[in-house]
Amino acid sequence: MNVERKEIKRERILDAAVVEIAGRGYYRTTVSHIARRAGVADGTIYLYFKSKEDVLVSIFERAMQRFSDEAQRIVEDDVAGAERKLRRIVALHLTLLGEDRDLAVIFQVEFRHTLHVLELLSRSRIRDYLALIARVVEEGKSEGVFKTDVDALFAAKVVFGILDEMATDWVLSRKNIRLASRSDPVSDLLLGGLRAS
Amino acid sequence: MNVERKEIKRERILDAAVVEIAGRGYYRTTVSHIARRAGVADGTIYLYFKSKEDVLVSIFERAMQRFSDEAQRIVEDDVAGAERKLRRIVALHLTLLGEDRDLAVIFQVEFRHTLHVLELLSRSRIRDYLALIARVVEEGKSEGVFKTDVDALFAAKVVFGILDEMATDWVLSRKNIRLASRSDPVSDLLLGGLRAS
Amino acid sequence: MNVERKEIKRERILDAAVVEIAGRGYYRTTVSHIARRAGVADGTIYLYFKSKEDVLVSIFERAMQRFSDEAQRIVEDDVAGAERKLRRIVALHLTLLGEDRDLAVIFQVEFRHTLHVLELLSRSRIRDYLALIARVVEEGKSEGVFKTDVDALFAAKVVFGILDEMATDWVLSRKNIRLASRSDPVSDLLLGGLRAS
Amino acid sequence: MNVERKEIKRERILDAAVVEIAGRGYYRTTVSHIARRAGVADGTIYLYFKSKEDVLVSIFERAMQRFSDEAQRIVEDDVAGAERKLRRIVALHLTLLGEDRDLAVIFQVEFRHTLHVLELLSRSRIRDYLALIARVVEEGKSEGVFKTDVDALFAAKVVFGILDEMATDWVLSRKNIRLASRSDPVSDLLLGGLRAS
DNA sequence: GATGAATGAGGATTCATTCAT
DNA sequence: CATGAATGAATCCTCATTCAT
Repeated sequence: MNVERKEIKRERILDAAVVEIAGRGYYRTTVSHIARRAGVADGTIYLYFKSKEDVLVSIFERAMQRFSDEAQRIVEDDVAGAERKLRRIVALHLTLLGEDRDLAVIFQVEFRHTLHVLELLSRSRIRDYLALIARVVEEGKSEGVFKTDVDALFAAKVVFGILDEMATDWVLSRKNIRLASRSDPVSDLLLGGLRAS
Repeated sequence: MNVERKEIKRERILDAAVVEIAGRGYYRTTVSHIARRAGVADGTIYLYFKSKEDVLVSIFERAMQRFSDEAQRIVEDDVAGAERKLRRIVALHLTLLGEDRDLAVIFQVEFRHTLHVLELLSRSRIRDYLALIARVVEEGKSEGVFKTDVDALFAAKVVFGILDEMATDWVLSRKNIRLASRSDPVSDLLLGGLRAS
Repeated sequence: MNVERKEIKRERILDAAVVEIAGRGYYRTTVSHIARRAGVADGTIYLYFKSKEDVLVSIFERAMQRFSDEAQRIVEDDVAGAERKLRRIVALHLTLLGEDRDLAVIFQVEFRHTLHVLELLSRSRIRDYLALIARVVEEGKSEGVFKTDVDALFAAKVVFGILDEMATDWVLSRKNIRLASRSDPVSDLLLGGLRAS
Repeated sequence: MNVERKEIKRERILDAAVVEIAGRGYYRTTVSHIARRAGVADGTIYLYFKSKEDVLVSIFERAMQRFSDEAQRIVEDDVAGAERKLRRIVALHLTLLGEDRDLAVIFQVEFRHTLHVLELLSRSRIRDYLALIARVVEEGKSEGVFKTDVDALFAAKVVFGILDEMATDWVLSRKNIRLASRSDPVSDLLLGGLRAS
């Protein structure tokens, strides 16, 4: 089978897994559930992933790739200042998650649990993401727009924490607001706390 | 059997469950694991809890009770102003979790998943907690020390989000700092964002 | 405790067991169920019976005792002829079972199963009962009112089979007729088949 | 997998279950027992039946199918008269059960109990069978060979009761006679009681 | 490559029975 | 005598994974 077709089927399985796991939780989702939704046989899953757990990790990797790629681009934008970059990262985070509720559920609910099972491996990906945000904070400090007595990584965690709570809150509430609509209030509050007086 | 002795044994089982679940995750922890650590027979667990899930819920209830009682006391303190109350809540949150790493693991990692399984029921307890924080923010607005254009519940979620991320970060990192040491930086940042200019 | 009080409590436990087992089946009935209904502690059951199985056997023994005592009296009645005796046995059987539906359920449904478990032990009691009926048939043959070419034990089994089916039918149907009302039709049919032409 | 092969394996499991349950009783028979005898893994049972109980029900259904098919054929035979049909049904009943002692044990002993568990559902199958017999009695009344003052359904129950008791007696006795050898005496007696004088 | 039937280890839960009080 | 808390063996069922077709 050619590589491209293989890739398409792999994606199909991951998409199916996202829906199933979001709806039922990782442990309650069986390999059969995923296979059925993906339209393949149970055994086929094992031609693309080495275990059920590997499917979950792959969901995480794929999503983080998108996050990181976009965030990277924002950070590397020479023109924009730190404030603007931070606003864009906040918006990116809330927009990407807000566009795919199932994925958001998995990120905000399932991974918490599963990261544990996976021996916290994937936390390193988040560390990269945090580092990216920290870099922006550092830039802000250099530019003189952010307070200099704030530790950049600490600030990054604060940013991430707020974004994360917003996402969790959105996922767990049934209200039909757009997650991205929280971008500005969040950014305002954050910049209020970070801005040099 | 004496009611008190029963209560003691119930506590013993809960304590054992906290350790086991923190170490292995809810799904990987068997009832036998819990029973063995508690020093009772498997069947005994079922004299005190109606299912494995009920054990987990009970851990949550017990811990939330402590949180709420303390937070309530802080909020109802007439003398202190909103700023001081907020600082004390932040400190309380980080101190209580920081004192029992196993419990913190369960709160930050396991419950995320389990709330899902439990049909997000327990989220209501958190809503109460959020309401308590929001009340303090409201007070601050009345006192004129907090910005008046900030929605109190929104601000409460921000507070909770930061605390939660701090706790998660602490739980997942292996560094040996005290969680409570984050209290002041967190409070400073929060108050910076909330303070009326 | 005096012997009489002991006997009363033993009866109370058996009565409770009859109700519970009739309602739920032997295997679905727990020792706790029986104890609760009898108003005693679980452990107390074991002061009166050596096992759960022993409770069931005792129900059987107690009931068979009543059956046999009454049937014995009928058979030994010198005055009545075989026809009359047979009619009275038929009536006795259907009346006793018809008076206590719970007991009837156990006899017609539970014992079938349990006799198996008990290694068919109790069948010997039924053999005694069959022998009693056979004796009446034999008498009828001597008196010249019954056919002489019918094997008495065979006829007794026929009688028992019909009575048994009537009882099972009554137990399993929800109709509210009295079981004893079947006595005459059954006797008529039986005597029709047995009577010397 | 080929439908036919599936059917064969299903039959194999049922056959194994008949032997095990006849020998030990339903409740004492574990799924593992059945699986081992059928030469499959425990889990395989659940690919063919949805529960242990379903296995038992399926034994009943399969056997009743055979009974009904044969009895139907007899009843619909235009040529034979009612007397002859009744004799043939009696013979059929005793022959089929007499050919497979294990199946007979389950019918005479286990189902009594299980019907209870199954909420007496299957009794409806027996009702169909009784109706079939009643139809023959009715025919006999029309033909003028049976008494007209006998209720047909009542008579059918008598027939069934006798057959049932014969079967139970045969199952519970260890004597090595053929069950079918009882056909003629039973038929003679029955017809003696039913025949118009 | 794809299938899906088969596997069998694993785990939550029940309940008859015991025994310290 | 009576209690009822504690025990732990026993069992049904699930489901990730394999492998013959």
